[in-house]
This record gives sequence, C-alpha cells and structure tokens, in this order.
Amino acid sequence: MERPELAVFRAPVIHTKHETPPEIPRPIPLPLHQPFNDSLSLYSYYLSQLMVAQRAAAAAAAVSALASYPPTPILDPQTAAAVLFSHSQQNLNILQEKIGRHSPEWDTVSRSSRQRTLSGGTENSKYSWINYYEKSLKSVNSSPVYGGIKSLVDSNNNNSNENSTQSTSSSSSPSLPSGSNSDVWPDVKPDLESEDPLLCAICGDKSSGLHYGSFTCEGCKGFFKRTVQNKRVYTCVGGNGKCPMTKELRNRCQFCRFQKCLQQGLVIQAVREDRMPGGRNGSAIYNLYKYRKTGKKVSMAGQGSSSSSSSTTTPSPPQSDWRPSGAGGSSLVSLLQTPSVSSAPSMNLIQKLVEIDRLEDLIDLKGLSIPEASLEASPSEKLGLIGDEIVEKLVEWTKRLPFYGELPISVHTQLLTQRWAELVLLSCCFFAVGQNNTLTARTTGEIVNLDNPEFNLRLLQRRLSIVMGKQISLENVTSEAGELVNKITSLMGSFAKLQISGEAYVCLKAITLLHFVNAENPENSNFKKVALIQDQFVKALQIHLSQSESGPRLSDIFAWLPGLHSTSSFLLNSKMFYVPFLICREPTLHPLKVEITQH
DNA sequence: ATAGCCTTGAAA
DNA sequence: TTTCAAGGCTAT
Ligand SMILES: [Zn+2]
Ligand SMILES: [Zn+2]
Repeated sequence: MERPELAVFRAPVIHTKHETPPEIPRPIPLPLHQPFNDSLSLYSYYLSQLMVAQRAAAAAAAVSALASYPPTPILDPQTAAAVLFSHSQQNLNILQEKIGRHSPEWDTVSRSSRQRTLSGGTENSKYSWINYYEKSLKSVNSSPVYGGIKSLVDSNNNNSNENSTQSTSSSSSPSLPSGSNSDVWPDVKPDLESEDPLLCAICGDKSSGLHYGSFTCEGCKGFFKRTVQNKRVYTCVGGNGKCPMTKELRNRCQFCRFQKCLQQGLVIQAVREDRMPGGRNGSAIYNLYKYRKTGKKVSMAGQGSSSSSSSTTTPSPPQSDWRPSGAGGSSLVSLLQTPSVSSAPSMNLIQKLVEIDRLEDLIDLKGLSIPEASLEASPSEKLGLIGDEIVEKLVEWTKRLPFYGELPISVHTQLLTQRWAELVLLSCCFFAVGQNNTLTARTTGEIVNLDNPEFNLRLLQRRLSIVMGKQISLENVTSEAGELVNKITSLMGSFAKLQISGEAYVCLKAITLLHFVNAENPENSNFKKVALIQDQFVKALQIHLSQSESGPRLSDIFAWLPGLHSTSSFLLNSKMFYVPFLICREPTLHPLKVEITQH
C-alpha cells in the first residue's frame, strides 16, 4: 500500500512579522539575545578557575573534531531540496500564518485533563510534568531574573528613553495602588517569614499547612497545583521577574508567583500525575521536602548540587542587595545582574537552553493526544498535524534561543531547513531514553523496550493503527518502515549508551542546529558567525562534561553524530516523519520508579 | 482562574 | 483510629 499523502510535511519558515500582543500594553524590551559576550568571559573565567590549559586544548580538539564531522551534506542536494522545498513553497502562507500568531497555549492547554482520567483512557491518563519543570528549580536558584521570554519574539530593543517615566507602565495597570512605583520595588526581604509555619511562604497569607513541601495558603497551594497539572508557562508581567508577592498582589503576576513557589521549595513531583487523592506520598518525594513531617526544617547537608551551595535555601540570596537605581534599561540590568558569585558560571548559557527547552520541549507532543484531539480529521491529515506541530515547536524553540537576534531570519530558516530532521531525531532519542538514561522501563505495569526493533515495530503498528483509525498489518508496517525503525532503534540504543545529561542534551541540540552547511558561499560572514556561535556551545558543553567524572566524553558524543546524520537522511528519504514520534515513549512515569528504587 | 471548604486514604 | 496532605468541588 502506498500512501504518498502521508508525507505531508512543511519545511520550517520563520516569519518576520512584528506582532504586538494586544494583551500586553507595554512592550517589554527583553534583551534576551545579547548575553552572548558574557558567556565567553564566563567561559574563560571558568577555565581559569579550573586552571586547565589542558581542558582548553581538549575543547579546541573537540571543535576541530566537530568541524570535520560531516564534511558533506547528508543528503544529495536534489533529494533534500525536493523534500524540503516542495511543500514549503506552497504551504508557506499557511505556515506563516500559523506561526505568526503569538500562540498562547492557554486555550489549548486548559483542556480539562480530568476527563481523561475519568474516561479510563489508561494509556494516556498519565504523563509526567516533571520533564517540564524539573530543571527550573536549578535555574531559578542561579538566575532568578527574567521572565517575559515569550515576548521577546521579534522585539527590537529600542531605546526606551522616551517613555522613561514609569507613568507609562503604571497607566497599563490602573488598579495599582497609585503610589509611585519608583520605590515600591519589592525590596525583597529574604525568607524571614518563610520559616513561619503560620504564614504562606509565597504570599504571606495565612498558611493552611504544609503543601507540596512548604507552608502555603490555600490559594498558593491551588495555584501551584493548577500550574503543574496543566503544565502552564507564564510570562512576567513586570518583565524583570521581581514582582512583589503579597496576598493582595499575588494574582498580578503568575510567573513570579510560580517562581517564588519554586524558590520556596514547593516540589513539583508532589503534584500527583494520577490525581489520586488522599493517602501519603512516598519517601522519594518526601525527601525532596524542605520540611519534615514534624515541621522542622530538614538539614540541607546532602541536598542539591555537590559543587557549592548555589544559594539554594540560604536565607539571604544575593538578589536582596540589588536595586533598580536609574530608570535605564532595567530589564537589561536585571539580566546582567546575574548571581554575583555564581559557583558555576558556565551554567548560565546552558541553563538558558534548559529553560527554553522546558518551554518548548519538542518531545512533549503529548504522546498520542493528537489523534484524539482531532477525531474528525482524516488519517493523513492527522499525520500531517504531527508534522505541523513539530515545525511549530521547532520554530518557537529557535526564536527563543539566546542567539536568535544575532542572525538574520534567512539564516535561521536555512539552519532549520537543513537540520530539522536531526533535531527531531535527537529530541526523540533523548525522550526515549528518559530520565533514567535507559531504554527499558516499567510504565504502569507495561514493559517498555525501546531498544528492541521488534517491539518498536509493534508499537508503531499499534499506534499507527490508532491514528489511522483502522488496523494496519504488521507486515505492511514492517515492509514500509522496517528499516527506518531499525535505524532509529539502533540510534536510540547508541544514544542511551552515552548517558547524556539534560544539560548536555540541550547543548547538543543547539550545536546540531548550528551546523551550517553552506556550499555555495563558504566565505559568507553569516557562515562564520554561525560557526562562532556554535563554538560557544561546544565550549559550554565541554565545560559541562568536565564537571562530572563519570559522564560521557565530548568525543563520544561527537562520534554519535554521524549516526544521527545518516538516520535523519534516511528519515528524510522515507518521508515518514511521524515514525520517530510514534515510537517515542510516552511522557510518563518516574515518581513511581524512583520510589521503587528507594525501597 | 482563584481560593475556601470538602473528601480521600495510606501512613503513623 | 487519627493524621494531614493530596485532590475535588464550586461560588466568585
Ligand atoms: Zn500564598
Ligand atoms: Zn513578575
């Protein structure tokens, strides 16, 4: 059976349109794309700290290794062009329109997940939100600043000297307590009050007990639960991540409220995936709590990162002595005002990536929610939807990268066009491997064996049948996609052996995207610029890897890349772009697994 | 969407 | 059995 229509896919295009979100009256100039020079200085600082010329040499070697990595395009240009551009031309308008809207997810996200539980959809009923927020704990600690990522899309940081008066901003929120906001600034007093079990650690309202790890009020408890359950992502209203949190003002900025929740030690894992009420949590979750059942604060001795305290629960984080001073580009100041003496400076760049990834994780395609979301769509349309969603995610991801503003749109488009399949595969590999860095796991009673080609084939057959709404024989699947599945399986297998960390993964993603192949014009300045930026990430990755003894070596990771290339090439040729996603493990489990391990 | 009050249910 | 921290419900 041939199904040419299944190959529906659209090449990524980045639009240039300036969109002004109507709901945000005051454009927030967030200079997200410039902290680039500081990563370099941080890098050198880090090197000097580690006093390793040796490492520098290693990094250099790694760079050259990468340079030679696939010297030639993966695909013969003709095929590539055919695959990538045939659709892009005709669908360009649709795509642009699609990506053009500011796509706030609230609408779609707010679909009640409750029905899913009740309807007994056993397979989809669970999904882990830990993947979403897990890393934000770390990032919150080290870089408490910045929200408003969402608004950076195409904002040119124009000098806002003219509207310097805060009246502009206050006009946007008339309900503000008319007092001048000039010195209303939070003046964040640390958590003196957070020790008080009678007060909410987030907003200071009356606490109703220990919730998710800290003493909070009912409001903050519910807010945290809703946020995590619905996987919501917020944007700071003030643009600087420093909105005051009081009982009266806590609803003004959800971003800052959630951020404070994390700062105060609310544990995301404590929000149950299965929504089972009552009972008690296991020790795995309890161990993450800041307070013990007795109400005593748990000693932070063995907690957190091994290297340095990173000011986690230290009573007085360094942010307290910061003040906005002049009216200038406050957001820029806040960004540059990173932790004065951060223990791991190199993490800044990586953590930015991690943060971005949290927002736009490619993999979180909600497993098989697509078919049920569009029951009325025709089968081939459904598969096309997967492609659309992939492209959308990729474009969004690109837009949020720290260097997005450094390169012209055309370059981004080229990069995505060249690399999207690799990015997709890389993401799928990472997701398939999961948190435990293994391809086998026990979901809710079900054994998952993603390293077994046969298993994957059957998985593909089953899920494809669901999507298509009719039975598809295993023979058909095998004959059409067998080899592709084999390749993807082995790619996943080799990836699992790398035991790669989440941080390394996001770096690798950036490095992959930035692998610019420009045959026609090697002297292009953009070409060099891309290489330069890529170099930053290679270095960051190198630094990250050097931090752990047991982790993979850079050379190991780069040795894996050719496999990624060949597989993506095969994927492009097969045109069955949806296959990796149908093979992927569903986003699930882990609290369970952790608990099992502990017992 | 929020938050006060209610129901649950495994651990203590 | 009692606790008490999860989730649920629902008027705002
Ligand atoms: Zn509160
Ligand atoms: Zn805020």
